[in-house]
Amino acid sequence: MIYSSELIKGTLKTIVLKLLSTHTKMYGYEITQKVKELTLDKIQITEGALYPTLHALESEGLVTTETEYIGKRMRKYYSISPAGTVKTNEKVTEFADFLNTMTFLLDIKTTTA
Amino acid sequence: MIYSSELIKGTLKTIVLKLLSTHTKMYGYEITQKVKELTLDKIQITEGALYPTLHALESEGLVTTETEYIGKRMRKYYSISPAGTVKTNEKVTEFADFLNTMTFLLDIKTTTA
DNA sequence: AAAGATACATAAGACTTCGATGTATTTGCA
DNA sequence: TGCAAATACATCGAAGTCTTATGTATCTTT
Repeated sequence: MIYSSELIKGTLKTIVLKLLSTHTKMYGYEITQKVKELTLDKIQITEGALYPTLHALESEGLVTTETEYIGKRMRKYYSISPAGTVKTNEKVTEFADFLNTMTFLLDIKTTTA
Repeated sequence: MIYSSELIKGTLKTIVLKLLSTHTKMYGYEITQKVKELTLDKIQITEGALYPTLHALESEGLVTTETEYIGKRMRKYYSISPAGTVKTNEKVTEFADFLNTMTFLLDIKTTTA
């Protein structure tokens, strides 16, 4: 199952920030693969969505970049900034609260893993 | 706290369908108030978002309508259709799954209420 | 040698929601 | 009694986000 695209809307930034705050540095393609892997293919981040998001995060000062070459192929690494760490916590907290609210609203039975 | 609007994106239809599947019939304004009340003001559905959504649900055959007059003021009631009930279950199930995935991905600590 | 994976990026279009605006009635309170 | 606030519908332009398509180029595997 792949989630309908509306669901993921609004969560992309949060996902990317969270990943970067737990991985010191990652490059774009790596992020798409990591999300795919961690979510068992349920969330597929397209490159058309990811790169604009990364650029936006950079221009907001939430991430920093450094470019590296593997052979002749470019690789652009992204790292979380101090402001990005703060923002990540805010976004994750807000999302957690939202999940609680929705669980109640939709009367979802939570399974204790 | 009111959730940033991106978060609600993609969940509006699900919320409306769920409410209608547990309330026999509701009218637009009532839905906005009910959501506000149930979520302790955290989710505010704007009328500019709700009415187009209700009209869309109707044209998809997921809800049926009946108009009533309270004095001179019109009230348009919406009720879930059989197809709507099926759709509601699908959407709620999908959201529940999404919730689990995101909880894992964002490493959210769940509180057992 | 070719296909598929890796790796970046942009851009037009679709879709959803917001915020503003509009009309009209009813209720509450000062 | 008069006026503000709440009730109740609705539309529309603008904004924001993501999809799909497209483009370039390198590396790996068969």
